[in-house]
Amino acid sequence: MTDDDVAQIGKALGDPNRLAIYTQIAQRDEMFCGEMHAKHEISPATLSHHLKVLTELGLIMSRKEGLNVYYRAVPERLADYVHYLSGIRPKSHR
Amino acid sequence: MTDDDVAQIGKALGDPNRLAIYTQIAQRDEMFCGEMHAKHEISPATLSHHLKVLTELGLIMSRKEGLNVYYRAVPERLADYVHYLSGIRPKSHR
DNA sequence: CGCTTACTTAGATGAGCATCGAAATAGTTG
DNA sequence: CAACTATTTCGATGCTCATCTAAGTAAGCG
Repeated sequence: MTDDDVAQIGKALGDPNRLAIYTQIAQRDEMFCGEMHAKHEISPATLSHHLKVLTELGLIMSRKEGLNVYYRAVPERLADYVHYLSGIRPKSHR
Repeated sequence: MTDDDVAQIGKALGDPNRLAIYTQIAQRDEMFCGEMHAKHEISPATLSHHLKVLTELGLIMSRKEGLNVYYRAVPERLADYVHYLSGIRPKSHR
């Protein structure tokens, strides 16, 4: 994971709505747009946009089934981010 | 640490320059603006702005001595952020 | 095939913010 | 105090991006 990935993920999780969306997905096995839309006061377009950002950064994955698109978190990706940040510390403390 | 804090810290570390600045500070015991300015191609004004943001979020602290302002990281704050993110996971996996 | 549902894409708008140059503040030194 | 240095604040600018409405795509259904 590069510095750039880290910055991009930080920015992605730096939007309150996107953080809430990610959290919601991560706390369940799977979730589809309709469910999320019910819980956030944002338009379907905006929701779709946030999901796209999270997907492109590898934080979530999607699967289409019928009319619904199901999303699930990719916890390893968040773990990598967390791991990178945890590694930022004085050399004397390593 | 609230959701809001998390989002704000994410956003703060979501800027590549600010992440680099934070990393540089965190990897040393102390650092003053002049040193940082030498390593980043940004104006003193911009550097000062980033340092202010990081300070207001509790990620770094400063101490003035003579003409220089010395900065150091507050690792606990980053640890709290990391801890919050680590706690986002399916309930079945807790 | 038309109709409905679920989501995405396109295009536009407005707010936020990274950035800078220039002026201001504050500390140091002669 | 005057001149210099280090940093901050001010004001302006331009870019990024969250958001929306409206139009587009795609899947199920009668």
